[in-house]
Amino acid sequence: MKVTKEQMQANRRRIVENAAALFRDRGFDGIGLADLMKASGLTHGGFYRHFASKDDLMAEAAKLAHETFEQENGGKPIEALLTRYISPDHRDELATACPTSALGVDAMRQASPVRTIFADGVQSMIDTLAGAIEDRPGLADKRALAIDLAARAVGAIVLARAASADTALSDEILKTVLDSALAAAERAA
Amino acid sequence: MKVTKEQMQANRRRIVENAAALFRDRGFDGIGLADLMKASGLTHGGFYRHFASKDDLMAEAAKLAHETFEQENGGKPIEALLTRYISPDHRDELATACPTSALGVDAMRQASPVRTIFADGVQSMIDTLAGAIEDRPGLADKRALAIDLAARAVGAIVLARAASADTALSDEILKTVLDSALAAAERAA
DNA sequence: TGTACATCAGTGAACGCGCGTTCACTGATGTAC
DNA sequence: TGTACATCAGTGAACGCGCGTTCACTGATGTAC
Repeated sequence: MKVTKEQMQANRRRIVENAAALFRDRGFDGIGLADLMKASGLTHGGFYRHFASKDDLMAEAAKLAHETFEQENGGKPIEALLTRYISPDHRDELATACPTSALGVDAMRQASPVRTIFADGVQSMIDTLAGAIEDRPGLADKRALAIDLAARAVGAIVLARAASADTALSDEILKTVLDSALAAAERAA
Repeated sequence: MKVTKEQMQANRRRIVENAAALFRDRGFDGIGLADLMKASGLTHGGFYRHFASKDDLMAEAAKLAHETFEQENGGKPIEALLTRYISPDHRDELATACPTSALGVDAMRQASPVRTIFADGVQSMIDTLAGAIEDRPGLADKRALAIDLAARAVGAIVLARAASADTALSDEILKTVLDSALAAAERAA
């Protein structure tokens, strides 16, 4: 049965939002279209009224994930950004996590549209960090520092997730890298 | 037809080796048992003479991947380790890459045996880095430095892979993080 | 050492299942008059 | 504004396909005598 244009756009939006969460949580291959549509309160048959293919949705969901994650974190000072990113909560909550850390390597294995969106996402992440670092004499290359802090943050989260079966080790990694990243940001700011 | 014990063990070994490469290259869900057995010169039916399940092989392949990667890199000085790890070659050659960087986040989504092996792998990686850092007065916490360098290395590779659609950005990330990681290692050593 | 036979690694067909995708159909929406 | 009708978002059955897994079978291996 047909629904209003507004309802249809709301449905579409809901599908993309759920996909953005579920792809991060379970991986691109870890969630099927039928389950995804069910999570959105619809049946799987209507999927192709909205998207050309699963790949198409993957690209759109990846874009939304990057945008929302950036929005939620933009404008904050560098200390707040690092403290939030390099945390047990961020390690454990894959559905709302930074898409680069949750799906970044998997993105390399995907088709071109998805890969392009992730490349843009990385660029934005670096820009956001660079923008959060205060100017100061003695700070030669703000972008280089932003890239270095991004690498520490992403590396800490990926290592902590890979080590998640050993809680003590996983927590130690987050604590250690957060300390050194904050110190590096302080030193520069 | 039955084969000799030696042949059988050689076949089993070949399956695990191919799995260690193919899982890293395509992800745990990206390669099926039939293709894996074909790559090993066998048919899929014989798989269960060697392994209890795909999960079982995933655990064994992950273990071998961690061991061989560690062996290939152990004993080298810290500068060599970082230079090799944070490189375009390592970014591009997933089949022989560090399993933590290629499958670390995916490991968190797997069953307990696989997760335990990855936690051990992370611990070994940190030990290897710590062992490669020379003692020096003024270096308070060698393990903390090892963890920090591990995070930079893994983060650089994951960011570079996520950004691989933008070659210039991807290369910039590797170059920038390698410089700062080498400087940090120098400062301490 | 030679022979008879049990073992079992590997084969290939078959299993049920879930996947992405297609399609005939439904019925509320939204438009033409 | 009210009516007739074309549109099309959503439904649910069905498609072929590849997945992990099972199984009857084969025939070389390796053992018992």
